[in-house]
Amino acid sequence: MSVLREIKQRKPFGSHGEEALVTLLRTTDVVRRHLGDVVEPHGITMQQYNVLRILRGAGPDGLPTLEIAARMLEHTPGITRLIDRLESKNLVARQRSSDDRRCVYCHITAAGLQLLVALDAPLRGAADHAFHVLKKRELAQIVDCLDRLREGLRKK
Amino acid sequence: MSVLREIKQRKPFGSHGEEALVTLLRTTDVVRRHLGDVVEPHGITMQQYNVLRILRGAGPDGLPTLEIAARMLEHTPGITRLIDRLESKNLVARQRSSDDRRCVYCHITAAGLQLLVALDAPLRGAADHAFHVLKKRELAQIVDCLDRLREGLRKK
DNA sequence: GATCAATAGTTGACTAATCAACTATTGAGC
DNA sequence: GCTCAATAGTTGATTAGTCAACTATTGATC
Repeated sequence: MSVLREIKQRKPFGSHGEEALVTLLRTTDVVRRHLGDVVEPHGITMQQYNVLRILRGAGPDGLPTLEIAARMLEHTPGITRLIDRLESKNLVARQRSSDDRRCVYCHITAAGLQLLVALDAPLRGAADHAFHVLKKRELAQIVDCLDRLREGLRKK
Repeated sequence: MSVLREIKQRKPFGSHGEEALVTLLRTTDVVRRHLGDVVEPHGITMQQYNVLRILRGAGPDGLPTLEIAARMLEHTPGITRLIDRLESKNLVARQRSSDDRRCVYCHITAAGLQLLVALDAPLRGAADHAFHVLKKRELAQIVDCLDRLREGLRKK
């Protein structure tokens, strides 16, 4: 079903760019919610999940707060309070660096790692389920196109 | 530049589905912000802009509140207050239907139409700018793949 | 025409996002 | 070693998103 019909619009799109834009926004919203349905029953949001994934990848030393913000899939100005919430759930711990006292290093706790382990399979399952309708070649094409799209917006 | 490098991750993705997912989320975030930069200086959010577009398409009679919600590109449970904000800016007006007194019809005001006119060209320009890196055939492929992706998630 | 499930929308309570202004610390240049 | 711009992060104020509980109205059924 086309987006045009989904949103009950009569007029066709003004340009191919507009059509692609609308389709991209609508589809990503659907996919985000699909993923959220997997993660949120475990008591964390997608953004919080993203932080935990970053910290697992960073290892036991963890990362400074703003380095986490820089690696987030979706840009997040409220990183401090996002990590506050993870800390209050004991999924993340923080400590100010003695080396450079401006930096606060955040690292994932055992409970955080455990939560991630529980989510690994369902999450990958949901991702693969969402994309299983596409052939491997189509997936590669989409990834390539989206990479170029970001690249085009990066400069400027 | 690949998402992998952008988010400074070392390990490759666990599956092609995961890679596509991460790329889709990251790219759409970049595109949404790019579009937001066009719309928000005019004093409205992307969601509010979406409501105005829907109401312009609906014509002078307008639409019931929940019908607007159903047509939103991104699912929005807070439709009442979203329209409250548009009403307080005099971009939208509401009146309860005398036909079915449960329904509240919302329609766009002259000021709302004027705002949309001012945004039409910049918005389409931003959309076309974002997607100009892709050939027409690639655009069509992406739209097709994304349509199928939503279709796959719709049932179930 | 009385009952009651269904529909349309609003409200309250809470969580999260956004932006600007702020504090603390560092490092470079004099 | 003093000054000052730059960096790292936090806080306050406001706006927006989310979910459940609520009111009002309708239409179907008895």
